Amino acid sequence: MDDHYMVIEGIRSLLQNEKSIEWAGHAMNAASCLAYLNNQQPDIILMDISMPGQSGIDLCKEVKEKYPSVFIIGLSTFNQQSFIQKMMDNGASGYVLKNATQEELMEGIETVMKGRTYLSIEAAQSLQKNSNGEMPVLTRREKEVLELIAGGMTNPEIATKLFISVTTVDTHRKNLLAKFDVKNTALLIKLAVQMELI
Amino acid sequence: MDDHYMVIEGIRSLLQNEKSIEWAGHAMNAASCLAYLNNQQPDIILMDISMPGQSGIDLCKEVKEKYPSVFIIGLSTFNQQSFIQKMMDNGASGYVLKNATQEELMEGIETVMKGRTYLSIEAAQSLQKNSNGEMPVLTRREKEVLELIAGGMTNPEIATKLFISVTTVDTHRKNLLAKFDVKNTALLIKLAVQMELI
DNA sequence: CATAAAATCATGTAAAAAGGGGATACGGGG
DNA sequence: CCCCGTATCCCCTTTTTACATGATTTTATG
Repeated sequence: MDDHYMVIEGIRSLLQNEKSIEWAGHAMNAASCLAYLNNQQPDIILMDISMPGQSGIDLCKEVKEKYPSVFIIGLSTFNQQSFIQKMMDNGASGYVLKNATQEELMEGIETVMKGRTYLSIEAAQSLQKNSNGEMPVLTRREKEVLELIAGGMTNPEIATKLFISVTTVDTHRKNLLAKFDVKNTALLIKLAVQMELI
Repeated sequence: MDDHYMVIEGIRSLLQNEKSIEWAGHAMNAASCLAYLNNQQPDIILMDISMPGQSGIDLCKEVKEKYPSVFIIGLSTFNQQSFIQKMMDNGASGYVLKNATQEELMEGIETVMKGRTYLSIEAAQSLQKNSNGEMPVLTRREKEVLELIAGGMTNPEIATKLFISVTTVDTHRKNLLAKFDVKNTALLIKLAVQMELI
């Protein structure tokens, strides 16, 4: 499933020559995907990670809870380390880039069908080597503060909102700068948005 | 042309049933696209706006300069008003979203072949209505300053870099905040990254 | 060439963020 | 039980941003 018709059509086209694969259908949003699964369950779902409304990450969790036997392979445009991790945490069995070749896609499907995990990260790494890709591990509170900063709030405003002292907010903020290894808010927010943490 | 194989395959699949259309080939980067055009020119190129390395916007300009008779239709995932505008400025004849249906795509191609302009913005607007979508028009200097801010530089550093006074940088910065209608750097950078201006 | 837009520079104040120290409390895991 | 990570709090200083107000020069465009 994917929210872009061209991508769905592309995958269908890539798989139509494979006799071992039967195309069950497609969905362009979470609701229709769940409605479909209510009637029948395929062996594998190729699921775009980023979609409008409910993300593939949430949907992955929901599908695996209701239908544990369905394997899910995440699809994404970039090598989004954070999202891949979340996707796997939520029960996905694999991950394929959208610029994968037919061979890679088939390899991923076959690997996952055997019950193993497939990650097309090697290909991704060569593409994505520009940004260091190191994603800091944030605590619950740090994420909250980060989101409020990105929302344009100042430290005093954040302190009021979270019912904590301004100095505490300041400390969290300092820790965020340290974890991201940046020296000001501009870089912090840029990285956070690019890593899709916000 | 597109940097994602699945998208290329999707478009090819959508068009293969159309007898009026002959699939000339595909390219996954600017260099191979130009190399191809060196030998033969198709009537129309479907060109992804955002690609690694040379963007579709730059490539569009280059192609139209060398081969003015080739029509170009921009392809993009989101309704990126700014990019669409630049693409049209650089000589593109149309614009289609990647989640277009076969009918929309064909309509776009046929319209452009007749020498007219096709913009699938109506569909885009309904999708993109969540974010206000108002993208400010920035001057050359403002863009420079914005990018340096996003690069983590302070006003004195930017001033040195651009050989201008700190107060001038400050003025540009104020104008940026005003144009984006935000009150601090965090929001400014968030919006700029999300609008893919950075 | 005239007008508007853009780019430049300035002065001053107030607020916010960054950088450097410390310190206390609490909870879970070894 | 003690350690470690997390969260909380405080002080101080310097730098950077934000806001207000005004002005001159350059550049683009009709």
